[in-house]
Amino acid sequence: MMSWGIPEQGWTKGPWTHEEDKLLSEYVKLHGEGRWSSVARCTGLNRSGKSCRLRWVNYLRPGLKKGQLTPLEEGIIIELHALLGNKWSNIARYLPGRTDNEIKNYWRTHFKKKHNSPKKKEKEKAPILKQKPAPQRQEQQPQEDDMEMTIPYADPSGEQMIKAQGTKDISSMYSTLEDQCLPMMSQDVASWLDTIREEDLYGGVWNLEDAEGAITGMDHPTTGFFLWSGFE
DNA sequence: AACTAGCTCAACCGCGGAACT
DNA sequence: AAGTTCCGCGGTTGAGCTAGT
Repeated sequence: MMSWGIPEQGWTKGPWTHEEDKLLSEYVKLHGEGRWSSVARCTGLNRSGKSCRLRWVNYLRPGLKKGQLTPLEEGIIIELHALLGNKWSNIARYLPGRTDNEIKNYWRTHFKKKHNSPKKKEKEKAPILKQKPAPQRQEQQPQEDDMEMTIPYADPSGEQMIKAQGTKDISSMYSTLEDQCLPMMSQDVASWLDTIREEDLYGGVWNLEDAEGAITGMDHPTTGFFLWSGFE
């Protein structure tokens, strides 16, 4: 099989260098997103189109948030996962600045651990808010952990969402049953999160293991939503 | 201080579907 | 209509880091 663009030749793999990042960024600046298979030809980068796209989407794209997920975002992820399942890209659309990869990783590390030892559970009581000592990520935009959430979740009109996402997905946004639930759900999340104090988040309501059980036990996304949103 | 286990996240892989010829 | 190419997605892997012993 081909790997986007040029037949299987020795594509460079592994971590990207600053130089490669620069080349890719310049390419996108000039040509816009898309046409990934042309990147190698146009820039001399010895990377597959796939790899370029991934690098851009997950790392170089402007507007990416590079900090710890906020409790609100976590709540949204949980809700949306209950609704949509492992549709990470769909979930990511409701979290501007977050990538599907990031959300997927986050879910796996924080919510997908099952049958943890009691010892582990102890550790996990506080894991989410525990501020990491900013690991040596290649710095991007300034850390935005404390920035105001600009996601449109509490916006009843949904207009901000449209602005944030552009027009691409709007046409289908509310075309399914689960989508019809989302606006309602979003207000719900915002409002009940307001009422939950942090200690409650990780001690009681936000018992993530229970949450997982609840979620995985759901047969229908819509049903799941109502079950899930039932705690208040 | 050294070793080990666990965690995080960037990147790769394979597949399916859309777009194009 | 059929074949090919391109793109995007979800799943998985592995290197690097951190915390615990």
